[in-house]
Amino acid sequence: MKTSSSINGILKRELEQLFGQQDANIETAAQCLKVMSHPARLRILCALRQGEQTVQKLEYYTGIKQSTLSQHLALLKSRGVLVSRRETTYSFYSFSNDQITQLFDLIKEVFCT
Amino acid sequence: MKTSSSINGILKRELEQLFGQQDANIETAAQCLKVMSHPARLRILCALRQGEQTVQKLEYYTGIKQSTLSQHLALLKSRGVLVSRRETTYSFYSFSNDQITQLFDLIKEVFCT
DNA sequence: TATTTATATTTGAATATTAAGATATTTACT
DNA sequence: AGTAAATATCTTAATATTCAAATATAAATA
Repeated sequence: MKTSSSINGILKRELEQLFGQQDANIETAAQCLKVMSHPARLRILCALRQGEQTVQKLEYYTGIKQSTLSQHLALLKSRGVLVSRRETTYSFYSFSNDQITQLFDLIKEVFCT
Repeated sequence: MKTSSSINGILKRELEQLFGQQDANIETAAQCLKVMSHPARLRILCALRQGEQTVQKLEYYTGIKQSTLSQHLALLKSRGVLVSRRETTYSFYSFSNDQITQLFDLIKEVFCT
């Protein structure tokens, strides 16, 4: 194999620059995607697509047990996928921003059509 | 909590239909996303975005050790993200289809801009 | 045929993720 | 104050994932 400084006209320096700058992005993307790539959590996202929901309604919609659901929600929140607000005893969860929503929509488009 | 047959105007029957029909899709999506959501594999996809590459070039681009790389590639292939073709001793890997490419592009757009 | 090159597979130890029961917290209500 | 409802956290056992060394395979070439 060619071990010199250029492959396909791409210099090692350029590669390092390319990946060096994107390392953080790649880590972030991997973390965020990983948290979305679980059947239970995709279900949760499906249920939240129309708007914010309380935990109990998510429990009903998804059929996931309360403690498990709560853990999944905490994970999605900690990775920036969801946000939540408290209103008395209820927690309302929803998508955190438009980009995540857009990403979810494309996922749905790719896998559900 | 309300335990009757309707929440927010959505009947349990409708929910079952909704999720029942999408169960397979959700599983598929989760599997596919999961395999993409790993830093090493995202790097591989970055490197393959411009077109097919041999394993040795991917090794060079990504800095991942050969055996590890080969395992990641096998995984991506088994989940339908990549395809490969053999030419004498070389294996060329590439994206399997346009939808996956489109999904990858959006991921990049969301996390790298 | 022997050797080298490119890639794939096997194996094992370290680590991470998962689900669910038990328990804790927080607020509402009587 | 005492109880109930909604949600969160802790714990643990089962399972899955990860990396890399070692080994295997397959084709090219000396």
